[in-house]
Amino acid sequence: MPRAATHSDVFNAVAEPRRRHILEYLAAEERAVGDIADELEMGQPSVSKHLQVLLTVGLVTVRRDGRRTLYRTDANALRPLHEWSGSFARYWRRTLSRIKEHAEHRASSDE
Amino acid sequence: MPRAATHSDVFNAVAEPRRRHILEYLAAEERAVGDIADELEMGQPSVSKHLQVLLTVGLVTVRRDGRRTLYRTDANALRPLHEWSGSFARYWRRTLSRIKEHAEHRASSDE
DNA sequence: TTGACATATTCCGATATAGGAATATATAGT
DNA sequence: ACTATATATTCCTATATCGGAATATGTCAA
Repeated sequence: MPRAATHSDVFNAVAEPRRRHILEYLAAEERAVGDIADELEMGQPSVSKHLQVLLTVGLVTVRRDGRRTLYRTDANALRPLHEWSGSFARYWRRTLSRIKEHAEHRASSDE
Repeated sequence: MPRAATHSDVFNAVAEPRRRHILEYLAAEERAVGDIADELEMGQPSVSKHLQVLLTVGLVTVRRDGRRTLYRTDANALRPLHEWSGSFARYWRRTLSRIKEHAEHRASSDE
């Protein structure tokens, strides 16, 4: 049995880094396919295919404007993801988070 | 080019439903492999393999106790996921369940 | 209609996958 | 040393994938 399809649910859809980038880019305002390809430096067919995946799971919406097709992130579809991960919040430890905070500020290594 | 490996990062690791179930089961307390297999009704080899994936990305920790091997969720590893999805919060619309929003704000506390 | 532009789809190939069975490894008790 | 228990690993196979090239579809404008 292979992996679940990328378009089977939100979890699988956002597993791909490029698709997350697309979602970030389309979060604030709608954009045409070509703009996404240019900005994120991806091939147009690749962008189109990623958009179909995101569309299938409801992470983006489409609108046609002449010959351009405008996509936009539907952030609400990310809420299940946020809620699922948030259900573990009660098990988060301050100690580790503090280490992480420091690590973010500095790119140093120690051991 | 195939999909990114399941053990390449947290996003890919949690894309599999079974692995999410395991994480939920191991969140509160450590459990032996056999217990996980029994409780979640999965084959033992399957569980072991899923645990290796989770271990690789830091989502679980291991401890040996005699002939048993105890695993436990390291919830901190889920924070990047939570933070990424949370970065879209400003685009959420108040159309759906407002109830869960409140529930989540209450969830985070430390001892 | 023809041509230019914008996007979607098809075809291709290499690769990681999930589960089950069989097997290997490790630990404990006698 | 032998046996039972617990877990990890190997072998197997069908399948979805991602990207790029080529192509199809769709839309506007003259």
